[in-house]
Amino acid sequence: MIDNALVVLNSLSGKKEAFEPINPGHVGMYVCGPTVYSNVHLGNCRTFISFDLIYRYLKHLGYKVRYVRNITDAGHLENDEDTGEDRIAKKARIEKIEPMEVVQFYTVDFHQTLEKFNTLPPGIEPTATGHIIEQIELIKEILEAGYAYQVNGSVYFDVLKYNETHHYGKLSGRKIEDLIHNTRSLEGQSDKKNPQDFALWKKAEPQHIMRWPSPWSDGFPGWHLECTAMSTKYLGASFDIHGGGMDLKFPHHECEIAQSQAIHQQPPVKYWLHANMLTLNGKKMAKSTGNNILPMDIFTGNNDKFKKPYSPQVVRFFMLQAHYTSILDISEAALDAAEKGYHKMVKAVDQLSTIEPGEKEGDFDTDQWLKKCYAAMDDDFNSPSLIAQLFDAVNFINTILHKDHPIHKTQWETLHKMMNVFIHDVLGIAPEKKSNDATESKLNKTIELLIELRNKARVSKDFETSDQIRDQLMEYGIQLKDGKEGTQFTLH
RNA sequence: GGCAUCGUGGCCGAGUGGCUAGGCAGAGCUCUGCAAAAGCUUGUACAGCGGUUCGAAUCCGCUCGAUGCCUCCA
Repeated sequence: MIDNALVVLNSLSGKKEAFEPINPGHVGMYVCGPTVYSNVHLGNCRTFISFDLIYRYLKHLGYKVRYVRNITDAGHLENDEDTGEDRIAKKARIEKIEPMEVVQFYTVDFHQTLEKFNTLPPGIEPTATGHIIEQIELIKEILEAGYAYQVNGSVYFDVLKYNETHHYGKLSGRKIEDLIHNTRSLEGQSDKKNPQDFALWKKAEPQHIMRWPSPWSDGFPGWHLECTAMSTKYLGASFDIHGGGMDLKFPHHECEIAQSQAIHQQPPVKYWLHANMLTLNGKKMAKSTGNNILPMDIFTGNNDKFKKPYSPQVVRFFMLQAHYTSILDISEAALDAAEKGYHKMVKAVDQLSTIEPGEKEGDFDTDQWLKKCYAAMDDDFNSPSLIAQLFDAVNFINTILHKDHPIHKTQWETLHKMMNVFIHDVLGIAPEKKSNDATESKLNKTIELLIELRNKARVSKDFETSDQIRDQLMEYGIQLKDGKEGTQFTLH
């Protein structure tokens, strides 16, 4: 039994609730993954980074976490009309390639991007196409339970019927009357009894490539169904955490609840967690308006939004400086601020390793600090608050370094261990690359030689030469820093 | 139009019924040949208007604004 005071904001209740997993010591967590029909976009990455933080912290607390994140490679339509085209099939048609090529290409892109962000891979990453049989079985069960109907080879979920005994809309705070009142009557929805109903199985048009046999027709499963099928298969009819972006609350997650309730007669999820949106320069990111940026283009600097590149670690740190439930706006000024803060923190941790602790107590309550760090994370994974605590420790480290203040051995050990744990294990900030290959070693020796020459020039007050060396190196991205113990340098 | 989330100092962002994070930028100082870097010092802000309260930025109501969903979206 893990003893902690973790509370999480449950979207279902709108309140912070004490986190008590269904099976003590174990956590089942499902997060809606990407539809692999285009490059993963930055907002999407924020969601996955948020749940990576949650995954990491739960593991750090000692929970055995089964983390399932799906890949949607079929069934996600352009829209809900009968004419709506499968996103992946559409891309394949435009690019004149096989749907599986689209899926493969963007799945690889997705993995590469998330790896750059140093997110841990989920324990299980199932695909929709790999679970067609499970989805067909679920449809049969929903039909048997009387919550679905078949029309022209397609099967739809009967939302109104479901709403007679359950509340459809409980997660997103909607009432069925409002939904009926607000739903536009769209062309080509003749198969559905009501516009609110959603597809469990769709009969494929003759030209539709992605199709599977079923008792109702050659067709494909509805988008909402895959998550129910895969979460049920790997986590059970009822599990602890279901995550996703805020925009999936309705209708996607609402439909998941309905499907699962219809079959299992119990709520599928104990805690619904939703990550909030990321905006770019104050506006929604959308390809159509050009207010959009690909993660890889931020890393390379090859974009028209920011003047310089930012490393994945800086972007990750930037995102973690905001709470995952808040809307976050990404901009050049915000990234610059995050980058400076990031370097300050990383540097302090590096320097901590070089400090010789003694027997004298430093002016820093390490135990109290540690408590505050945990209190921050226990409060719904409050990473910005944790980071604020880490900066308190950074200031303490800097005081030791620059003011010759003492630090006790015990203090040092706690600080050294826990700074690394929080930064690397919990926040998932990758350790700085310690490359010691031959080229780097040669470069270092060359710079050291230049430093030596410059210092000789300085001693003989030849400041023209010394400044030339310093300024020229700066232009190459090598910064010299004069200190008490000689000149140090950093590469940019 | 309906629903949801939110509106914090120059910027980014936590928090929260009384003790008022943190980062960046700015200013001053220390260090330095000059810089840079680093350190120290310095900021009572919570959209507006009402109400509840001994006390609210924090609770309630209204207004305005933003973002999201309602039609594909993390």
